[in-house]
Amino acid sequence: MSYRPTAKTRARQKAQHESLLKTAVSIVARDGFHGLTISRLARETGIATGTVYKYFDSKAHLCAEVFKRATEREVDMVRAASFPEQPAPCRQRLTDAVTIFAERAILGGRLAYALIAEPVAPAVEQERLIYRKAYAGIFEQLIEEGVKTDEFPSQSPSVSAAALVGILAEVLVAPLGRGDAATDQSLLIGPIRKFCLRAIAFRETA
Amino acid sequence: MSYRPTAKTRARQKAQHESLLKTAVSIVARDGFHGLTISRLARETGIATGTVYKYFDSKAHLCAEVFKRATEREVDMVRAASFPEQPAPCRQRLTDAVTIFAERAILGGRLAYALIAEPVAPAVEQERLIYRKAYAGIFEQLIEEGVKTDEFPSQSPSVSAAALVGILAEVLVAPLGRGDAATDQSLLIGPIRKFCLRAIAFRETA
DNA sequence: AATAGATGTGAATCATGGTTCACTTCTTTA
DNA sequence: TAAAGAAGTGAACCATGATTCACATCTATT
Repeated sequence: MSYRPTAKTRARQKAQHESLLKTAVSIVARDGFHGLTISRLARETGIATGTVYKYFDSKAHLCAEVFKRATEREVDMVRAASFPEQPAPCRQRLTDAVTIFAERAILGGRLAYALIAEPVAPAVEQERLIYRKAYAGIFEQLIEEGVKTDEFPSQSPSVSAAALVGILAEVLVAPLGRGDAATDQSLLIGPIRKFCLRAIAFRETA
Repeated sequence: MSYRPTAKTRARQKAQHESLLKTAVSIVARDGFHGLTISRLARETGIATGTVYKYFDSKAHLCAEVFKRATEREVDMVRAASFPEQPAPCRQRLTDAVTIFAERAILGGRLAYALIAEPVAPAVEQERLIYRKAYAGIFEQLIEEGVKTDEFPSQSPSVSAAALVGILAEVLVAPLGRGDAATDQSLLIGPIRKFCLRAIAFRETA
């Protein structure tokens, strides 16, 4: 035996992996998953096509990692807003969570569209579902708590949570994929927030 | 000159076109747009691959017609529920529209999923947007009326309408694409209806 | 029946893009 | 520095599925 991967070697490996992932995310942010091809990724990273496969088993795996990388932070932010250190009423937390999601989606622009609404291959769609469920899970927990403490009216937390995800995706992100992105997205935040609040926190006026 | 297409000929032409479309819809209902390939369509219709192109310029055109065919009736039903012959309060009409959509989506099953949520090629997605907008347009008009007559609280009709579409798509149809279709969908109708009603028709309790 | 215009055929062609592989070029160890 | 194990290369290979095309067959006219 005469060769052992050493710390330095493994560091380079990791760095390359990282570099590829970074480039991949940047491609997706520019042209969506549609624009992410192995050869382009290789080209932009400055390596050969085949080399990519030394770092990722398949395109599906690559896409999964890209998705994870780009979405995890978002989910964390929404979770943090939903369950803050400082205790706060559910209503406030719901508002904050929706706002955070919206602001970050608008900031994300093309990338947000790619992650949430762009038509993608079934394999990538599978990844997307994981994160939709993550969002839904957070909302569900929050709504459940609100119902329990009687801050929110009786409702099905799972349905309401899924509905929230649908609202945010359709109202905020889907338009990015169309021509009508002319509208200033930030103008949508207020109305969406109100809509969600009505839907989840309002009781019928007597 | 010695040949003119005659009535009989044109009828056959139309019939064949129709037959292809019908088969295509049935394929989509079984296996989604993913399952719709030209060769399979030809096979199931009992003609040669190339012949399909005598009736449809391209797969994109075919998909567009399939989409149109399958969706138009749905949109009409929702429109009819939203703007019935008999005058009715907006609130009732909203409830009816949501219910109709939900019931039909559940009935449609796999087809509804294909039309609303299945990942598809960008060309098909384009078609989908048209019909999403059709739904949104109907809802928007209804909500606008409700706000004007003060049946609904002040809100942005366009945002609320898009939100409705998002809710219905995510809560009702998206699950069809996952394994969790085990749940009886019809149990969702009640909660969704309530959710939508709260979101659009409720006022804050004093 | 002869002819022109359609329609039907299905194997061959294209296009796209992921994946492989024989080979070269490092890295590390003895 | 020789040998072994990685990593890098990029052209070739494959898979999928839409599209074409040269040819055969059918339909309506004269």
